[in-house]
Amino acid sequence: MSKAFLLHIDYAATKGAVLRLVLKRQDNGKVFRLFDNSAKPYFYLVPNSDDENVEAKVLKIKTFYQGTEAKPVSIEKVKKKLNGKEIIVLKVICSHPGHVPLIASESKQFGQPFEHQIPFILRYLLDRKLTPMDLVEVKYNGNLVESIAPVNSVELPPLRVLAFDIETYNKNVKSDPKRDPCLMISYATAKRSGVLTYGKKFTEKYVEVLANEKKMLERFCEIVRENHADVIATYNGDEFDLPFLTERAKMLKADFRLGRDKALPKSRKKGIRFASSIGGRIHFDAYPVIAFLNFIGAFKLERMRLQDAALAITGKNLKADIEKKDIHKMWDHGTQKELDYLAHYSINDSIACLAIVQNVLPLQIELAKLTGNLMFDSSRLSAMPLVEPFIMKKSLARGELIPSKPSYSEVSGRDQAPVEGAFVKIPDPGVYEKIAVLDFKSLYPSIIISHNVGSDSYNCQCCTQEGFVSPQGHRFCKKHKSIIADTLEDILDSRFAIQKTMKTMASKESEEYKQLYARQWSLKILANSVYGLTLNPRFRWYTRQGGEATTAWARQFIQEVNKKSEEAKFTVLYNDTDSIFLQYEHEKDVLKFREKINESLPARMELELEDFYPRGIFVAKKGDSKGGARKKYALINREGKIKIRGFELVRRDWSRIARRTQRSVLEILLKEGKVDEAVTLVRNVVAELQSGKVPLDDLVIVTQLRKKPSEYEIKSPEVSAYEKAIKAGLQVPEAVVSYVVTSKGKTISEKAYVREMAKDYDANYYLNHQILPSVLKILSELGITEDDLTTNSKQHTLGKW
DNA sequence: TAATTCGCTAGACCGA
DNA sequence: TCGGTCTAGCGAA
Repeated sequence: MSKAFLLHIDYAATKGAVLRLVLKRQDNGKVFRLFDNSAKPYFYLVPNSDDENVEAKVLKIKTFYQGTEAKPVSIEKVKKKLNGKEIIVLKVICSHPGHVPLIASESKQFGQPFEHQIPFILRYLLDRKLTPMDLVEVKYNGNLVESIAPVNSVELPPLRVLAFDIETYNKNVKSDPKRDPCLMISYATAKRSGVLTYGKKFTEKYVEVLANEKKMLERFCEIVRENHADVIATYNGDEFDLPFLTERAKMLKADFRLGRDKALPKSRKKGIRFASSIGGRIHFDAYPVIAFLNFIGAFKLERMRLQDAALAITGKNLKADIEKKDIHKMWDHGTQKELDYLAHYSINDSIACLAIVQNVLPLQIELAKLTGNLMFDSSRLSAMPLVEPFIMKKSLARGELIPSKPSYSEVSGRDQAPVEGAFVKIPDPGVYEKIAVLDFKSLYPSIIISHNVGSDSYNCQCCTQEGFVSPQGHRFCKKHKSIIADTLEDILDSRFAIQKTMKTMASKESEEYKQLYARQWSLKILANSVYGLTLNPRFRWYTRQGGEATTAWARQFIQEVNKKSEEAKFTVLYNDTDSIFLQYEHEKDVLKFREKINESLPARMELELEDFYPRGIFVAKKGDSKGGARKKYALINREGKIKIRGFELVRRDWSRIARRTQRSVLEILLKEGKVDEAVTLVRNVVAELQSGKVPLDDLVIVTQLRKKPSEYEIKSPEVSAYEKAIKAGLQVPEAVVSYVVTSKGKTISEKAYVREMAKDYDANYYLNHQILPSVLKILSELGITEDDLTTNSKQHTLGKW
């Protein structure tokens, strides 16, 4: 009997229903592996009511799985709930996980199968109430599990992380393991870091020079073993580093046992990407995690390269200036200094990767624990598969059958037309003082909870008279909590509890605080994804009416608050979805108003005060001097902190000089209110631009190509710049193009060249298309015209204010 | 690629 | 050369 963290589970399909568990002892941190053959794969069958002899008939089902016979082993009768009613269902037990979907499909003639598409590992975790990354109490004999039970602890497993990165020979456009060797492998752990290479001399001590590439690969495995790595961290190792090394190892016949078993790393398609796994260790690819966090707005990256991510997350700039495409030149005939620099560059990448992973690992562990996914999956999954196990746990606890995945025809039959979205009140452009911003806390989740929205509560039989009725007339049950509402309530409850604890903590730097922060973040991610899923036709708990009702209630609540604000003599400046911008006289009036509103709201809903802002700017929509732009404003709070939304300066597809100038203008106006100072600043920028002395790096425009370059109907500047670069034989990555508008050519597309090819810039373009439009948007609210900025005319004062 | 929808904007394209 | 229309990318919620 011992207590251990459950790090990972996998199973070899060839061996049938035998699971392999990777565990880490709580007392001494030793990792060991056990097998569990006690779990039997199964599914449920709700028999057709008119058929009396279903059991016998089902037992006679025979089908084939990979050429061998597959039939049910036995049948048990169990009680389950379906649509709120308790019924007797058949639990059809099979001998191999692969048989389950086949036998379930055959059984359709006798009834309706349930829970036949649940992956075996998930089935095992759900039935034994086990949580990956959590503590378990396990009893075993030899390497066979006798019993295993959850302990449910807040303790996180202390994982030993080893990050690595490789450099490959790349004379051709892209390295191909069939042709190009791996030149270097660098690695980093909390205690040591180094570089492995071969056949060349290096000055630095951290470089270990092996006899050849094969020896380098084998030495790398040794290092992984010596460090007892639980987690192997990479940046895009899923699709590059691991498949590359594995292929090289096969070709060189190297002993490349990177894992804790004898198998080579495996690569298989997971959704749209490849995922590479290493036996007995967790391969943690930071790239999809960073991409996900960037997507949900945890931070904002212009580019998603390793060094950009490291800078954003750790604040440390580990950038080594090296052109990736020059690596083969440095290797073939670089000077000693260049070779040393290559090693330095490589080790930097491993160190950066380690730093990133150490930073995001707590969040990923928490996410895995919370949702019940293995961390290997939780770090790679999109919202739906991430959330599903979490709701399944709830279903199981309630004794309900889990709805099946919708079939292809069900999916295509579901309404995909857009649901009417949020309410937006357009602001009148201008500068305002004394703005209070209020917003609904977790608006959509709280509406779902307080109105019991859900697929299983919609149009119930029990409360035809007294259900929750949405503005458009959709009715939801008042007696039985929907599974979605139930789940969301759990999520919000634990999030608020964590936030409460965090407020009592003194140090925001402590490990404990960081862990709590990660937990509440993962809860937020989950809560926010549920509303979107209810409208996803592939979701098991899809409810079109639920989605429609949720946004309709949201619109109703916010307009109600607007009405009450006007009654209380506030001016409503702007609304978007869940926020209300009020103009006030006294702060205490706003606080009192908020309290009154909260008294009138359903228990779960709450209006929060975001902040008071002494001054703020809304700008006009282009070509419409009266209507203000949505999602575009700037505010300054009492501490002088500026909050900016939607302006060009937050967009990466604008040049740095335009963004910087716009930011300065906003800052001067919001902080000091001095229009003439802002005008002077712009004039200086204009003069500098016209002198031709602005560094090209400040003029770069970054745009992503979301399609293959050949698939574009319109040749935009970025596509044009990309094509010219390719024609010139330059190696530029397809995904993100950085270009400068030069003086060469007529149209903007013709003038656009990638940064590496640009020799000068078109001052007129940057003046008329970047600087002036971005600052005039703001300054024209204050009576400034284009002429004021480009010629020396009269000074402006703040008279208007 | 990610959840989903909407709005904003730039620049190309196209016909007069 | 113009103005309208269309394609496309980005950000906010």
